[in-house]
Amino acid sequence: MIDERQRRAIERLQQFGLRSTPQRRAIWNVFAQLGQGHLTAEEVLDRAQAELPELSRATVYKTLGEFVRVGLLRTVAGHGPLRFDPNLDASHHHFICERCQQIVDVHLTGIEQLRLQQPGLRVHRIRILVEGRCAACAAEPDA
Amino acid sequence: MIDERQRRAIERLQQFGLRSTPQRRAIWNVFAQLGQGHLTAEEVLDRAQAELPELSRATVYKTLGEFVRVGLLRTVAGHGPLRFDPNLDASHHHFICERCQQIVDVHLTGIEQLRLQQPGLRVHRIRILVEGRCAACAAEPDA
DNA sequence: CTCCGTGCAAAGATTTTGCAGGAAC
DNA sequence: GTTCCTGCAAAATCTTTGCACGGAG
Repeated sequence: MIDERQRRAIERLQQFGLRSTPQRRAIWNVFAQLGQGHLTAEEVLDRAQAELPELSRATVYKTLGEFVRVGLLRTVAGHGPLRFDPNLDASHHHFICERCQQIVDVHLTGIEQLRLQQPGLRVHRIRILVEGRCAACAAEPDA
Repeated sequence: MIDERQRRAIERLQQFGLRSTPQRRAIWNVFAQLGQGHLTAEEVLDRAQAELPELSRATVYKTLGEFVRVGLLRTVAGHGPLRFDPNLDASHHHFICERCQQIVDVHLTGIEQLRLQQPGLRVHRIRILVEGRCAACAAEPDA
């Protein structure tokens, strides 16, 4: 069970050309058991230390940077610290609730019809951030 | 000429319900003479100090926050520090060159056709960040 | 006159870096 | 054995805050 999890972590890291270390496995396992989510470096540190208490903050930052570089994670910039997203589905985007600040993955149709009105720009990726109120907060009265 | 500029700054601040102070006028004037652009707080400080050398960093941060709150500026989050955009055109979005990091305003058609596939979310705004290579950097060999 | 904005300095939050020892392959 | 990773501590970067004074309305 646990061994199975570690085996999968090792495999995943190697798929992306990374050496397998206890630190990297612990960090990867945080995301593997998370499913959908968007964690800050600090949150990753907290959770990964459950598996590996001596893990350091510097290693978390360096490792998250590596994971992004090789394509194992993507970043989500909003307010506050950078967040990391294990969902690699190229067609997903993000919704952020302006009241509770929660971020959720969303899918949008119609993206293929988007056309840039400026010539000369080579497009590699489109990031869409939808802002509004989540279901729970939409029911609330205030600002 | 200069008086005319200050008169316009005062008018603009009052339109948005803000008291007119030398600091706020100097900061507004930075954006007024900028046209299109996306400045960091530090860049705003540097430029505004040309008009008002004793302007402090804390005031710049507080004032930019106020300007955003009342709708005189919008923010652009990317890599690095937050940037501030005086372009209030609701239909404009941003292109960032992944090589030189320059941000330019862009227009996109087809945004009205975008549809969220999740129910229960109340949408207030959509921010689109297009990533790629600008014309100059597209000609370069690569990273 | 009252309230709000400003400046200073300090603190807080987030992220990066240099380097020595140790682990991965 | 070679290369790369890790941890520590320090620093760099970016932003916020508390408070006393002074200016705006």
